[in-house]
Amino acid sequence: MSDVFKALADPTRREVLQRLKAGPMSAGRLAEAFPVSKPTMSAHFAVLRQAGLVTTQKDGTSVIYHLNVSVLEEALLGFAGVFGLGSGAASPQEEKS
Amino acid sequence: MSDVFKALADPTRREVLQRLKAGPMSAGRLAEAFPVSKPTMSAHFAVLRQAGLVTTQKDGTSVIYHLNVSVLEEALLGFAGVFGLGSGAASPQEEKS
DNA sequence: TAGATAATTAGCCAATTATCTAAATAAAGT
DNA sequence: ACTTTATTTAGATAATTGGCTAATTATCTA
Repeated sequence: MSDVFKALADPTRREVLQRLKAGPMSAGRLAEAFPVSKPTMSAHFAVLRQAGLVTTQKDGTSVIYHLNVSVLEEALLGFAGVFGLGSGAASPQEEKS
Repeated sequence: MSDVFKALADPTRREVLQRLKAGPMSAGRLAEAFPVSKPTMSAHFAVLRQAGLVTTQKDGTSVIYHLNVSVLEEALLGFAGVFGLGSGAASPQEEKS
């Protein structure tokens, strides 16, 4: 889970996830949207993949990236739940006094 | 907001927040719970303060740290909302096709 | 098979981060 | 005015990160 938060710490990577929300996209098209070199983007993708936030699928010479929402959900809402945030009934115990 | 995610990227800092959930605590008592030096913890506190995740209050020679839940909430649920996670009706537009 | 296209890996560098010890600051108590 | 206690700042260092260019790998097409 620490990998997920580490991945989310970078603004470029957070924006990659947001763009993937619209649907799967190739590394190249995704990279075009950012003002950094492709190898740099490739490194960001690797971090996201390592964290499980994205999955890949090959299509010819392209690599298609897919958002893995469930990992994002588990990390964000899971952690929020520890603090009683989110859906209200996040963690089993609430106001014990 | 990037500051918040940067702050959350470190496991020690996430645990500090979790401990503060139980209530305000002095830097010293908080630091005791972790296997690193006090100056190191002080640096972590500074990151959390910078991000707005904690606030401080002096009490004699001690500095009391308080959790600022609203900043945590805004960051976690705000970002989760972008992906349609959380309360379900997070962002105004949903399934447009 | 040669050439073009797409993506990653290799190798490098600068900046940041996490950590430490030692020193400085701040507030109380004696 | 000292001394103790609590915390932060200074200064150093090793590891990590984010960025680049150049080279490599993989796949397709002519």
